[in-house]
Amino acid sequence: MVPGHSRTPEAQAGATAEAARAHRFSQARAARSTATLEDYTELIAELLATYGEARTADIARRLGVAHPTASKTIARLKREGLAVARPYRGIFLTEAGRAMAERARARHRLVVEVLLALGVPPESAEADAEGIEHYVSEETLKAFERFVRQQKSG
Amino acid sequence: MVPGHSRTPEAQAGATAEAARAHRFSQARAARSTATLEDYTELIAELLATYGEARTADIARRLGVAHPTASKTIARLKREGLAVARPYRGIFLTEAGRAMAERARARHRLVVEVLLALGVPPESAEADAEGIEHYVSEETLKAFERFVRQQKSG
DNA sequence: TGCATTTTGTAGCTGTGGCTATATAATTCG
DNA sequence: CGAATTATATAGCCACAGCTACAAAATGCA
Ligand SMILES: [Mn+2]
Ligand SMILES: [Mn+2]
Ligand SMILES: [Mn+2]
Ligand SMILES: [Mn+2]
Repeated sequence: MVPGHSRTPEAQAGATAEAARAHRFSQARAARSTATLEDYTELIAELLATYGEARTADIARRLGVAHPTASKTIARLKREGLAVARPYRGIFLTEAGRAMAERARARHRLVVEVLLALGVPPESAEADAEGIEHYVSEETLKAFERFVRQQKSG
Repeated sequence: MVPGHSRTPEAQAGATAEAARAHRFSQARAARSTATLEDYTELIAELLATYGEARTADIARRLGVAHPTASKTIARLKREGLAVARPYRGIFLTEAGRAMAERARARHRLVVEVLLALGVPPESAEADAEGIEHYVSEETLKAFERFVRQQKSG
């Protein structure tokens, strides 16, 4: 059998490392569960800033999903206190929604910048950032900022 | 209203950019849908290499999920031709499963390396890599390889 | 060998996030 | 103003991924 229930010192250490890894998987699952919300708030904020309104149909088209899919996710945004809807006037963000959008936007931009600085082709940088951004912790974000800043000065 | 159906040249360009972004979101969704399979094959390969066997219960414990959850995902692995089970003898990978595991492992290691090279604290690097790895394209992988190689030489 | 333990499987629930088809409501324009 | 268009909502389907509770089967040791 595989370690996990014995009591030797080595097995103890193994169990600790194992729990640490399980915790990393849990964290990644938690991040995955908010990824959609981040993409929506980020996009809605952008539409509001650019056009003054964010309609469900536009959101759906830009995300490349059918409008009932967007509609259902927007229902989740409302339920979680991130957005409100004014019927036939579009979607608006709450304070919490704007905060999430702002963090998402900053993260997204920085991830693209770092990828570009690492020599990733622009198309790939844009594409990969769309997924990567949701898994970047505060510490990693800080390191990215330092790297980009230093890159520019050097 | 927001652009999307008019016919002016600017609207045309806008529609193209919009479709490109929708495509990026689609790609990220596709990557998300294989993330779980990559984690499982990677872990199973590691357990097989280390202990000679990969039992459902061990997989579940290491991922931090309940065993029925692991059981169901392993059923998906089998259905998709990535793994086979020998009852009460554990899970084994097919050729396709080993290929996926190998790519996942290489990607995972390289993402951690790059994060460390960028000055991300080890704990965060390990944690964030668990999510980031699934969204790194071939082109980005190549850029990461060049960066790490150059980093070591310089 | 037989029984306790371990391992696996299954049933049934939830939430998320996709889809199509259909219905309804609001807006806009002739 | 009324009709066509556009926008939104809803119903009902699917797959994935999580959970608990319970059942059954295999293993392995006393
Ligand atoms: Mn984004
Ligand atoms: Mn994204
Ligand atoms: Mn991994
Ligand atoms: Mn992972």
